[in-house]
Amino acid sequence: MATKWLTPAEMAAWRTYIETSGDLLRAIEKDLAPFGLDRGDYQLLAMLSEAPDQRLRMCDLADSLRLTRSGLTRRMDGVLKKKLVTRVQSEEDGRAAYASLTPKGFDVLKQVAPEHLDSVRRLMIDLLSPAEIKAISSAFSKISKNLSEQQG
Amino acid sequence: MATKWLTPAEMAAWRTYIETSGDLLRAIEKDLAPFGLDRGDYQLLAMLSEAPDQRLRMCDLADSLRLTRSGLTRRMDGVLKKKLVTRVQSEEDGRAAYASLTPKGFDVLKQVAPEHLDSVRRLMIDLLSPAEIKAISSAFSKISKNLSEQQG
DNA sequence: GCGATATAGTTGCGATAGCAATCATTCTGT
DNA sequence: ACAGAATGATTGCTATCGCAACTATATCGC
Repeated sequence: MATKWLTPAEMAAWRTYIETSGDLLRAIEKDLAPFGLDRGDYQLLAMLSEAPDQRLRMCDLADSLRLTRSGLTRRMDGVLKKKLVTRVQSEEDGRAAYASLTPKGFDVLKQVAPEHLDSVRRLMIDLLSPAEIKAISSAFSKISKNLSEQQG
Repeated sequence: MATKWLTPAEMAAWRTYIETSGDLLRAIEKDLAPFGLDRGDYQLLAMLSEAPDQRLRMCDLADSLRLTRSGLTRRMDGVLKKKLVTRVQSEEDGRAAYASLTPKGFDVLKQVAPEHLDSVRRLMIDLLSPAEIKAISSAFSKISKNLSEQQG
């Protein structure tokens, strides 16, 4: 099978996307650093804050954060030490544990979230036209859908 | 200052983008694994293959790959061990060293590149309309331009 | 009921990569 | 020409995270 190369327009899209994404994430992470959080911590707190009772089973949380179980165990170490989250043994299932947002964790998130959103605005969203935002939305939805169909 | 929240459309774009990007990179990396390369190795080889004489000074290569100097030193260990790249001391500058693509490195890249491009096509490019591709191109160009203006 | 299997979570180990410190070489100002 | 600053690269240390192995609990088949 002959290789089907990318057209210049496709190549340009791919390269800018892939190179810029890393830079963008690093910049956003840098804005979080003064609060003593990294992106992983922030996402963990954000995920818990949106969950019923602000708590989630470890395994569900791991899946949402795209971490392995062991990755989450380690990440929990950090936010546990900072008292932003507590670990609660499940009553119904002796194997399971919950990660539960503490009041302090909620306060920190309330303080950090506006700054984080501002980063996202300043570094990405406010630079784009509504059409570009819509295109990114639909493009990545398609990509996501395709990925989940592929590998379950 | 009141927090300016994201509109639902903006939030959707941000979330799909950020979540899907990680998944996409992991999927692409997975396709590279059978060749014994990870994305960092591939990008290193690709960068060298496009350089004059297929070699680059370590510091320039580090910048292109968005690695720190130390990060590149460590990454070089891997590709050096696989004999895909050699290390050449600079004659003009006693401090500097070049990373130079070996014939074997070039062969490996020639073999892997079509597969990699196919991954990119299959997992991203071929799923998108020309308009979406153009929008991604222009959007991330703007983001990139903004980032380089911000922090030099 | 009980053995086999599945699921939840943790731990040891290895790989990646950043920061700060270090060393060598080159450049700059006077 | 030479002291001091800048630049190129490496190393020690640390943090994150995945994989495989392990423990403990729960569920399923019979």
